[in-house]
Formats: sequence, C-alpha cells, structure tokens
Amino acid sequence: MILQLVVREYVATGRPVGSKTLVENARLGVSSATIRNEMAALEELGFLEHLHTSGGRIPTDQGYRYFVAHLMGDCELPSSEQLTILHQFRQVELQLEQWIELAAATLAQAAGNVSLVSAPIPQSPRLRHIELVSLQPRLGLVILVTTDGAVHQVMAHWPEDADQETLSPLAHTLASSLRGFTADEVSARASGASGLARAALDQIATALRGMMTSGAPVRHSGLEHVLSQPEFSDAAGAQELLALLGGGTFLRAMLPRLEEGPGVQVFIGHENPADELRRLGVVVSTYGVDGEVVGVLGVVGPTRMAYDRSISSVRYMARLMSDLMAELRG
Amino acid sequence: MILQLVVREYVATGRPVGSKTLVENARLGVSSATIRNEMAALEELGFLEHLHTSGGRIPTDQGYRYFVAHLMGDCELPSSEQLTILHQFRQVELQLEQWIELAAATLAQAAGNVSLVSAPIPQSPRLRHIELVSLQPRLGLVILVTTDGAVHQVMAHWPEDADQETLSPLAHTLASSLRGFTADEVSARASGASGLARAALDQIATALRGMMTSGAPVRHSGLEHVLSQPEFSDAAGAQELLALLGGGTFLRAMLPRLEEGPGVQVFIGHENPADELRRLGVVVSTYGVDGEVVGVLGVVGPTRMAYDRSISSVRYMARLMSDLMAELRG
DNA sequence: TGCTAGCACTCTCCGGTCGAGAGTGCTAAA
DNA sequence: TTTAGCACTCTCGACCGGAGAGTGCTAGCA
Repeated sequence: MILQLVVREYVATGRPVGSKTLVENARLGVSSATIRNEMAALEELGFLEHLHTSGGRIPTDQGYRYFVAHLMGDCELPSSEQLTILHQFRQVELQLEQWIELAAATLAQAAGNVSLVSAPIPQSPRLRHIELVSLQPRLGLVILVTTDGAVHQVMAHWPEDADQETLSPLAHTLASSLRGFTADEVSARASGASGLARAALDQIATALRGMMTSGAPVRHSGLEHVLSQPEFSDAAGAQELLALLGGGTFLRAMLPRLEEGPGVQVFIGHENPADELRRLGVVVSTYGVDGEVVGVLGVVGPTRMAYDRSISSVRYMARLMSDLMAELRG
Repeated sequence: MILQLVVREYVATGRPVGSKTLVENARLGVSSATIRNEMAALEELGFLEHLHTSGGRIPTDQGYRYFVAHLMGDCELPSSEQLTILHQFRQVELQLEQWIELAAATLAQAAGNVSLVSAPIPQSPRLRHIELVSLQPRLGLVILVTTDGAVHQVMAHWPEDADQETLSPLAHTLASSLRGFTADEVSARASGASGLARAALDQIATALRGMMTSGAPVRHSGLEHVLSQPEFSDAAGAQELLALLGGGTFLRAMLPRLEEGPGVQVFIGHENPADELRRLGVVVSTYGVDGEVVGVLGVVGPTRMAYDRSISSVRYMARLMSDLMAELRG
C-alpha cells in the first residue's frame, strides 16, 4: 500500500516523496516513523530509491513495474470518456489518413502523454480495385484500393502518350484481372506485358510492396503534455524527444518486441529495447484484424507517468481502431 | 553598415552586442568609441534598443525591418543548395500528401526554423474523375480526382445494398457526365437524382466543398531548430509555440494578409496580425498556379532569425511547389 | 568638426555563504 | 510493533561581492 501511495504521489507531483508528506496527504493510522521503516524496507527490496541522503524517495523502474503488475487495480477507461471518444470517431466519416490523426490526438488527450499511431500496415495487401487517371500526355496517376480498404496513389510516367480514353479501359481490364492479387503476383504478370500495361503493372507492384514495408507514416500528437513535465522542460530533453519521434528510431526499436504478442505492452525505463528510451516509459499495443492488417499505437512519457491512465487509453484505442479496420475490410 | 553588423552578430550569437565585440569581430577601421556614437544615433532613430544600461544593444523590430528592406543584399539560395533540394524532389515520385511533408522537412532544414506547408487548396475544384468502390454491402468509398491532380477519398453509406458490379457502371456514367463540374454544379445535379446516385452525388459535392475550405492539412517540421534557441528553451515558450502550430491559429491569422498579394511576405514581431505572434518572425508565401490552386508555405522563428536565409528558402520552395502544381494540373 | 582615449559608472553573471525546511536513520520508550 | 525524539544531511533560495562588459561623457588631437 505504501508503494502504491508513493508511486501515485510521485506521479502527481514529480517531487520525491517523504514519510511526512505521505502521512499528511493520506489518512494512514500510523506515524511518519512507521512509514520510514516501511520505506526503508521497500528500498531494501529495490522498489524505491534515494536520490540524496535527504529529500524523499522515488520509485525505481522495478517499483513502477510492481505497481503496474499488482497495485494498479482494474484499468478500464471510464465509460464516459469511452463514449466521448467513440462519439468523436462516429461523428466524422473520414479517410483513413485522418483517422490516424484523430486517433493520435485523442489518445494523447486521454493518456496525457505523447501518442504515436502508425497507419495500418497490411501484411499481404491484395488488390480490390485499380484506377488510372491521365494528368498529362505521358504522366498519370495510378490509384489502387486494397482489400483492407486502404487507398494508395502513385504517379507514373507512361512510355507512350496516353489520354483518359486509353487509360480507362486498361484500368478496367486490369482491375478485373488482378483482383485479389498480391505484389508478387502482379510482378509476375508484369513480366509478360509490355508498353502501357507493363508500366502500370510495375507501378502497381511497387506501390503494393511499398505498403507492406515500413513506409507507413507514424503520426504523433500531444507533445505539449510531455514538454510541460519538469523532466523535459529543458531544451536538451525536448530535443532528444523530438529526435526520437522524428526519426524512425522509436518504431524500429519497438517493432521486434511487438511481434512477440498481442495486447498492451509496457516498458519502463531500462526495460526499453533502445538506449534512447532508457529514461522513458512506453505503453504500446498493436491493432488490426487477426494478423492480416497490423498497425501500432502507443504513448511515450517520462518513466514517472500515470501508467493506469495510459494503459487503459491505449487498450481502448487499440480496440477501437481494430473495430474500424474490421469494418473497412468488410 | 553598423546596423547590418549588429543584426548579423545578434542573429548569430543571440546575445546583445556591444561596441567592443563589434569592433573586434569585424575589421572596422575605427575605435569602439566611434561605434558607440553611431549606435547611440541608431538608437535615437529607433533601430536599436537597450535592454539594460549596460549589456549591449539589440535590434528593434524596426531595425530588422530596415535590415530586410535595405541591408540584406540579394537573397537567392546558393545554387548548390537549390540543386540538393531539387534532387530530393525529383528522386521521389510520390503522392501529393508526401510532397507536402517533404517540402516541410526540406524548408525547415534550409531555413533553420520551423516550417509550415499547407496542402494546396483548389480555388474552385473541378472534377476530372470519379470512382466508387464497394467495401461492405452498404458502405463504400468515393474517390475523386480533380483537374489539379488532387485525389480525395471519402466513405459513404449507401441507402441500399450495392456491390462493385452495381457501383462501377454508376461511377462510369457519373465520371463522364460530371467532368469539369464544380461543387455547386454537382449539388444541382444531386437534387434531381435519387437512390444510390443521389447518395454518391451528395458525397461528391460535400467532398469538393471540403477541399475548398480550410480543411487543408498543414504540416510543420523542424521544431528542433527553434527549440534549441534560447528564446524557446524554457517550457513556457515551447508550449506556446506548440499551441500555435497545433491549433489553426497561425493560418487563420495569416490568411487575410496573404490574399493581399503574391510573393514572399515578412512579418517581424509586432507587425504580426495576431498577438500570439508578437515575439516571432514570420516569412510566408503563397504558391500555386495563377489563382487556380493556392497553398501557403512559410517559416516561423524568433524575431531574431536569419531573415535572408529564411526568405531565400521560402521563395525557392514556393517556386518549386508552384512548378509541381503546374505539372500536376497538366 | 570628427575621431579617439580615458574614466567613472552601471548592470549582469557567477561563485560562495548561510539559514530555513524537509527528510533520514537511530535509539529508547510505550 | 509502533512511536517520539534527536542529531545529522542535503537542497533550495536569498544574499553578497567581485569580475567582466558596456555605456555616456569629456577632453584632447588632426
């Protein structure tokens, strides 16, 4: 119980917590001296640590871990909040790209931390529909829709002039003959074609491949929450965080761990796979439809973060996004 | 010349510049006392100011303004840098959305500040192509391509079940009958239709309207440059900046000024239309094809910023994006 | 008349000092 | 097993004083 109180107090205030403040804030039936003894024992066990001889104690990574595992209680987002979020999503019939951004914004808000949401990466995207649009005589747009409802567009240079009247029938025959094809199957078909069809098939194949690999954009949101924390208020901390989010470091480090299993995963401080994350807490989850289309979402904050709130938010948002994906997939 | 030196020195170091340091850094043939007299005169004229009795002088907004107007010299991006940027753009044949992001990243890099790039907002988008894709029996995707090469997708609920075999012919007839139509013209057509066609037409009209209004996403990049400046190193400054970029405040404040004319515009400190921008310098430009499709791009930084570099970067990037738009429009 | 050297003055910045406050461990008593 | 008391430690903010930098002013010089 004392560990729980220390964690909650420290998360709330950000200042090391001492025996006296603890006994004042919580209605414990005991005196500060007792608390001191208990705290010393918790320190012995490795759950708390002492930054300076005086000045209160703070939880260790292990302390947070114990808190998350045993002391946190149920962590469901309050249903009122669930409803608010659901409402936001239902209100707008958007394109997928905007859903990602909405999800990032909502998650950041709910968790009170920086959120990261990747677009869903189809495991093996199959073609549902193809469209070719002429922009200039030798320049066109290849638009393809996959079975999981994702729309992708790429520009293509034609080897010969082609207006809309040429492209439309081609698109039509391609659409019907390639339905359900994967990137490799399209490539195979391309090697047997020539001219305009060859160019279109090549573009389609590379576009499909591009969707599978790491090219999926990752949106983040809610930097303001974390920058207001004392841990990141100096320029150096902020810079580090920005670099982390900007570069793909974060996702690259996280992905191998995520493939280990579904559900919400929590990494606290030194548990993180990458050195840059050592001073952070990370709560992530995959979302998607049983292995067919998979995305990642999560939140990042200081190790001193409200894990219960973050975990419930991430869990709920992952469920929501999975439902949306299932709906899109039809 | 002394104003120019003071501006350059202060922009470079961020510390108020005194007569002695100036005479040491630049090879002037005069003593510090002379500089002092000159500086006093410049202060009299309102170009410099005195934060404290001692501790050097800094340019006023008016001082920066004079610098931009008369002292800056030609401001072309060095052609080596131009080539690098051009290369980056040519290297990738992407979708428009990604161009926006690339432009934001490149601009931030070149200008050394936070960059903002809006997607092009078509003034009166006209339809070039329409596609309908079935996702579920009563749920579909409306994909439309406008004459300026922008692709837009929205989800639509059908009033009745509709599979791909029903939708494809409908899309085909709609595409040929609506080519070149604006939102209003589509709306007019919708009122005479019913059932599936009516639903599709309504969606198309709202989507077209959505493209015209402020819905265009604005990407920003390069926060790290500005956060490393002493002006924003504290949490409060960073927060303020984030709020500015996150909310639409920035664009809303800027848009009326932008419509006044083409070309690069510079707002220094108090010249800015919004209070939140009073401590910032803003360099913006529109881009696009002669009034038909218009976007905004620019950079934001502390008033103490390298205006020459920012201006040349913004100017070059606006030209580049305009060229790209022209190409897309065909 | 314009430039320069010198000088007294002011203000910031930085390091050291000091006391208040908070927290700890330990010991002895209930 | 819990509590009260006590001596000790460490941080934090306020205060102070000297070094450094910059200024305005005045007098001298070409």
